[in-house]
Amino acid sequence: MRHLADQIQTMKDFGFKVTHQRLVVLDYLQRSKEHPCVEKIYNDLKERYPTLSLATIYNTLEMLEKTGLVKDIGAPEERRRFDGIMTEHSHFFCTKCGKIEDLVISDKGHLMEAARNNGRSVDRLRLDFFGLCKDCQVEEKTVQES
Amino acid sequence: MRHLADQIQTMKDFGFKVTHQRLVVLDYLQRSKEHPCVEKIYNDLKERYPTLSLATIYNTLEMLEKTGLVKDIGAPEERRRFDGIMTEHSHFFCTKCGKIEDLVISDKGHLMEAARNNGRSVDRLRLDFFGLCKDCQVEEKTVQES
DNA sequence: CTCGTTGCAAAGAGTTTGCAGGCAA
DNA sequence: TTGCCTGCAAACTCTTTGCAACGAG
Repeated sequence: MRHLADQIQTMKDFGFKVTHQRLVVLDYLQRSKEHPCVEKIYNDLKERYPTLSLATIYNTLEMLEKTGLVKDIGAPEERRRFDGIMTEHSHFFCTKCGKIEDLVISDKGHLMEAARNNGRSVDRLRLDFFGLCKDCQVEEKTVQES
Repeated sequence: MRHLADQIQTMKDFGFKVTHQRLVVLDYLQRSKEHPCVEKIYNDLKERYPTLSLATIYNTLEMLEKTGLVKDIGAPEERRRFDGIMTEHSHFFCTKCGKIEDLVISDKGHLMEAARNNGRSVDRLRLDFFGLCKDCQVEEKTVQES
């Protein structure tokens, strides 16, 4: 666990101002163990800080994500997408051009197994990769060299 | 690849009617390799089937998902959720009670490695598990026994 | 003092719903 | 023929934006 001073410094390093609201949201998320949604964060904090606005929660979350102090889990980077190919495969998302490529990863058994303890049953696994696809990777290198 | 007759039978087995629109959307998704979003499906099909409505695309996708003929990828089951704990971990989503549990999975290196070919660079991986948590698992068993 | 940030309300994007007419079984 | 399904438009939910006032640096 990092200290408050570090977190404040991180915000400053990114050029963000350190406001009361931002510290409140950050503190809330670091104490919470239930991976709250925006509405929950808003409602819970609203009790103690009645003037806090929903837009500020959104702004703050975006800022906290950019500084790496908070993570957005399970949410898509974009809108819903559909796949009509039902053979088992994972997906690779190019973070630059947005392309989605299919990827066959074998040997997922041990992952399932690792999750299957504490009385849990696991029947599905989502394995997504993010990075640069071949084309964007090449482009990136070209830009660096020039 | 399954045959059309099988797919039609699947729809019937689930008690759904086999309509022209449903077959058109299914065929489109099975031919597409780009994991299209709803809007893309709609726009592409609209050219050939001008009376097709957006609501029908949504209805059809929901129905196709239920029958397992099509998959919704990368999209969350629900709204965005946030995590203020930044130590490396994966998530387990209970499909019954909605709870999200943290899960530490070691040895993800070989997964990254497996994706890193064809000139791709991979800098992030999302590994989510879905199933029943301990509590819901116990409850399930109790119901079966009674 | 300055400019990034807040709070509020209104707008936007994506998705869902209500309903009358249409069509698969 | 029957009831599920379609198309259309309106409603809804979640998120973003515009703007005047505020406050951190």
